[in-house]
Amino acid sequence: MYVTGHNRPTVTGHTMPAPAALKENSDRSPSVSIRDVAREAGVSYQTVSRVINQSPSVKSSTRETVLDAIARLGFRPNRAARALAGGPVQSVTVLASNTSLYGFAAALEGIEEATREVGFGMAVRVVESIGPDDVRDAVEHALEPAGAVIVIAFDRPGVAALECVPFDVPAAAMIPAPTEKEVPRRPSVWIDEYAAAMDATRYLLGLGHETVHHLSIPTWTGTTRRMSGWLAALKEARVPPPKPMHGGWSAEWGYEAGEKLARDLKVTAVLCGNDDIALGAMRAMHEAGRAVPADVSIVGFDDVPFARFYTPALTTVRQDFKALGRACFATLMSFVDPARAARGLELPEARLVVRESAGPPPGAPRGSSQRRGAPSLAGKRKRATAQRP
Amino acid sequence: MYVTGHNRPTVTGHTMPAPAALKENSDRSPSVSIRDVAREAGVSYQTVSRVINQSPSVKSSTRETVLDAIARLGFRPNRAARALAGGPVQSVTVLASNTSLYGFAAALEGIEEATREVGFGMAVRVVESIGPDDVRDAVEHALEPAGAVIVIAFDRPGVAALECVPFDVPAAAMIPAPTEKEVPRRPSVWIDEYAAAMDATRYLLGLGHETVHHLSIPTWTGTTRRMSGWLAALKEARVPPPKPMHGGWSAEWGYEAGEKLARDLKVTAVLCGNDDIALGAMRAMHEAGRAVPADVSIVGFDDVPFARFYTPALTTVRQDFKALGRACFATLMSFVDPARAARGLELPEARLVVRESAGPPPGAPRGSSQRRGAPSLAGKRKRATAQRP
DNA sequence: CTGAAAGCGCTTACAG
DNA sequence: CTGAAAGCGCTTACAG
Repeated sequence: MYVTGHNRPTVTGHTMPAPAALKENSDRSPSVSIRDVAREAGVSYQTVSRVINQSPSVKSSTRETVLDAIARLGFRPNRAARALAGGPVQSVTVLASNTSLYGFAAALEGIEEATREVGFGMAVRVVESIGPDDVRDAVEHALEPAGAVIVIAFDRPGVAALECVPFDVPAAAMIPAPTEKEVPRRPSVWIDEYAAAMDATRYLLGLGHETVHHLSIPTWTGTTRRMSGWLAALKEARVPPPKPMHGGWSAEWGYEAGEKLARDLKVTAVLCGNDDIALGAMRAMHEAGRAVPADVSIVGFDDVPFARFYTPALTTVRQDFKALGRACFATLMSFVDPARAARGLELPEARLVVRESAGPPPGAPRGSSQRRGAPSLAGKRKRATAQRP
Repeated sequence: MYVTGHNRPTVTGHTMPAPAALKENSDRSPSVSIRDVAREAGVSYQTVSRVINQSPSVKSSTRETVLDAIARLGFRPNRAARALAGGPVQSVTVLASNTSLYGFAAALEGIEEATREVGFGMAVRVVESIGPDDVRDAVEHALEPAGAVIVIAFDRPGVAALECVPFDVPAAAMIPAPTEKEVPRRPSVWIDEYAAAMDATRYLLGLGHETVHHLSIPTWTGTTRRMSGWLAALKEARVPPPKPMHGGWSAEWGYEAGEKLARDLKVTAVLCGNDDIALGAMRAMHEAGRAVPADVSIVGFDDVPFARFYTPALTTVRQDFKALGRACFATLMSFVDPARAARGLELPEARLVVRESAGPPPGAPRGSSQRRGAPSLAGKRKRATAQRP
C-alpha cells in the first residue's frame, strides 16, 4: 500500500515554443556582430574590437559611443570566434576524477567563483581511472575548446590526467602536499597538512591515549603529509607507530577498517585521513558497541560542512579547499594573463577543530586528559602569495 | 605548541618548462588542421571534414585513409572553429545556484557522464541570487561558448536563471515536480515525490505517532510535492496537519527549526524536506536531550550517501538525482540531436528507505508500532521515456 | 561519392 | 588614435 503509482510520466519533454513565441522573448536578433555595432556607432569594426578588449588606445568619447551601441543592440562577443582568431585565453577546463566528494566539490566551487570574477568560462571533465589511453583521450577531448587546464590531482586518476596534459597547454594543478625534495613539474598548489596532523596526534596523545592509529587516505607514494605529521608526533612522544591502514576514500571503507579496529580493545584513538573515513569508522565503532568518544576517540580530516552536526560532533582538521581552488586558478592566471591574476591570496592553513568525537581513553585518571595541554584553536592565517620563482 | 609553522609557502608557482622541454613532450605540432590531414591522406579537406563528422557519403576506403592520417598526425578538431562555422551543438552549459549540495552535485555528475558519452563538453556557471540583472548577465555570459543550456531550477535563483535563457537557445531544465495543472514552459524533467512523501508519512503514522510535523525545503509556490504527499497522508488518517516550517535548505536551518520543535514535547515525528535539514534536526534533538528515535522520529529526504552512516542511520526517501541529470541531458538532446539522444531512460522513483531514525513514539503500547503495516521497500522501478508530445 | 567556394565573428599584425 | 587586410579552422551549401 505504500507503493507509488503515478499517472504522470516522471520524465517529460515538452515541445519547443513556436517560432513566433521565440521572437517575442528575444529582445535582439540571435547574432549581433561587431560589424553591426560598428555601423550603429559609426566607427569601424576594429574599433569595436578594441573597445570590447579594453584597449587603452581608444578615445574615451569614441569608447562611449561604442559602448552605447553595444548596450542598444544587446551585443555580446562570440567566444568561439575570439578563440579562433587567436584572442586571449578565456576559459579553463577542470580535470578531476570526481566532482562530488567534498574536497573536489569545494575546490571546483572555488575555481568557478574565481573564473566568474574575471569572465572566464569553466568546463569540467571527469577522468576515470580506466587506463592511460582513456585518460589521454579525456584530456585531449577536454582541451579542445579550452584555453587552459586545471587538474585536481589529489588521487591517482588525477595525477595520470595531469601527466597527459601536453606541455604546450597552460596548466596548473592541485596536488597532495609534496615531500621536501619533490618538485612538482607543473605550477601547483597544495595544503601542507603536516603540522595539523601533528597537532591532531599530539592532541590525542595529550588526552591520555597510549597511541594513535591511522586510517590513511590512499597514497601512491607510500606516504602522505598527514601520515608524516602523525608519525612525527608519535616519534616525539616516543610511541612506536601502529601500522597505518589504507584502502579507500569513502565512508564505506572507513566502516570496514573501523570494524577491524573495533575488535582490538587496545585501540582507543584513531586519526582518520578524511571525514568520510571518520564517519564510517564512527559508525563501525557504534555498531561494535564501542562508544565514541568514551571508548574510542575519532578525529577526522577536512571538516566537511556536516561534521559539526554529527553526533558526536566530529573533531577534525579543517582545510579550505575552496580557497585552494581559487589559489590554483590564480597561479594559472599568472601565466595566462599576469595582469589580471589575483595577488596576495590568503590561503588559510589546515588547523585542528576540537569538537566532541575525541576524549580521554576509558579508565584514564582524571586530570591526565590535559597532560600536554590543549591545542590553540585560534584561527591562524598566513599570507601566502602565488609566486613565480 | 600546537600551532603550525611551515617554512614552505603553502601556495607555490613554478616556472613553466623551457620551450625545449615542451617540444619533447608534445608528440605533434600544436595545430594540425584538416588541411594537414587532407594533404597527408591525399584528399581534399572537405573529405576530412566529412570523415570527422561521420558523413555516410564517404567511400569506406577513403575513410580508412583519412582515419589513418588523422591518427598519424594526432589531429583533433578545433571546437571553436566548428562552432563558429555553424557545426552542430557540441556542448552544454549548466546553470545552477550551487554545485556542491547533494542534489545539485549528483545531477551535475549525471549530466557530465551523459555529455562525456556523446563527446559533448560541459561548462558550469553558478548563478547567484543577487538580482534579475545579474542572473541575466550570468546566463548571457554562460551562453557564449555553449550550444545548449541545462538549468538546475530546484530553487529560486535557478528558476530566475531559467526564465532569462533566451528562447532561441536550446534549453532543458530540472525542476521541482509541478502540480497537476502546471505546464513547464521548457522541456523539463523532475522527480515526483508525492507518493514517496505519502509513504513516509504513513510509515510514521503506522508506527503510532499522533501526527507528523514537516520541516519543508523552501518553496516559492507555497507548496511542494513532498508537502502535498505529507498532507494527503495526514488527511487520509484524519489528522489535522501541523503548520509546516520552512526557511532554508541547510543543516544549519534544520538545526534551528529542530531547536524549536524540540521544545514541544508533543512533537514525536518529523518529516524533513531533505537530509541536511534532517541531520540538523537530529542534532538539535540530541542537544535538547530528546533521543532519536526513542523520543522523536526523524525522516529525511534524498538519501545522501552518508545517511546510512549517521547514528542513528537516517530513514529517508531516496531520490536518484544523477539519473535525473542524465534524463535532463537526454531530453535536451532530443531537440538538439534527436538521432543521438538516449531513449527509454530508466528513472528510478523516489522511495522510502527505512533505517534507524524513526520508531514508535515514547510510551507507545507494544504492538501499535505496526498499526498500519510496514511499507514495502522493494525497489520499484518504472520505465520512463523522454518523450516529445 | 568528392572537390572548390564562401563565410562563421572575431583577432591580430600592419598601415596611416 | 583609427581604418583596411588577412586569416584563425572549420562547416555548410553548391557543384560536379
